[in-house]
Amino acid sequence: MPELPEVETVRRALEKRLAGGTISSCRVVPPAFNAKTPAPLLKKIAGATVRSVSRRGKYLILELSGGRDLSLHLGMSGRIAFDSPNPHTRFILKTDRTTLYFHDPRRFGRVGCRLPELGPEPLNRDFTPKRLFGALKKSRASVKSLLMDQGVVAGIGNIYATEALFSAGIRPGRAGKSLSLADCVRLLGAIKIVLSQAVKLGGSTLDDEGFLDPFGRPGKFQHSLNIYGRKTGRACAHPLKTTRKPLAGRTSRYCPQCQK
DNA sequence: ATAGGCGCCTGTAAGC
DNA sequence: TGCTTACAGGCGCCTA
Repeated sequence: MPELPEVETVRRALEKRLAGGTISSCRVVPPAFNAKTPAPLLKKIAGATVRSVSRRGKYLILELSGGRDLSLHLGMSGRIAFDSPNPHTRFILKTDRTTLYFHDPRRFGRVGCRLPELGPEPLNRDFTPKRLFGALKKSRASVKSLLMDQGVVAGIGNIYATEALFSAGIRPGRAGKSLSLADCVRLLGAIKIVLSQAVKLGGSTLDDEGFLDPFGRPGKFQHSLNIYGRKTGRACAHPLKTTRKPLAGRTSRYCPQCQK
């Protein structure tokens, strides 16, 4: 569930709280994550200082002294907090100034993983309509599954792909290669607006999945969602449809009147 | 080569 | 009301 805006919100909090701190210890809490965490790595980083916290797509990266990095991925239910351990705590990292808890009920998160090949950062200037056009025209897959493909563009998941496609007036099931350059101009503009606005508002906190930042604060972008999780459009008031054939493994909401 | 599907996991919601 | 089932979802891996 956490996508680029939520992960960026977490990054900013971590930067404030961790940068400059020295790691005194870190450990995974069995049964930890579904994917194995490399134990040798965790031993090596004790004593290192956190220089800064960066983000790449949906990955958080603690940049440490000595040139080592520690990556974190929240999966879909992961949450970073400075509170206290609970039955879902999978990872604990202590510094000389604070303790970080990684809670993850579904255990889809990971720590210390290698980053896969990722596409461009959607909010960077080098992600241009032409580049998006070039990526989409190579594939017969649906435009929505391509937007959620982290190798095409990094950080977009179901919520923001759904919203961006609505804003651009493009149906999620359309083949990527069917989009014109003009479509890509609109789509890229929509992606940048939706993501940057969501970052500004601290991400989206859905009723059920309840994203909270590390200080326990919910996001505010859910009030701006036009179609995700809704039966009628917020802006257009049209009845929405859900594709029964899942795209990239999930059902897809769209407005049959506004999206062509 | 690539696109689609499955499995991982568990809390919540819907259904009987 | 209490139980069962479906669903949500990122990502790695598998297969046609």
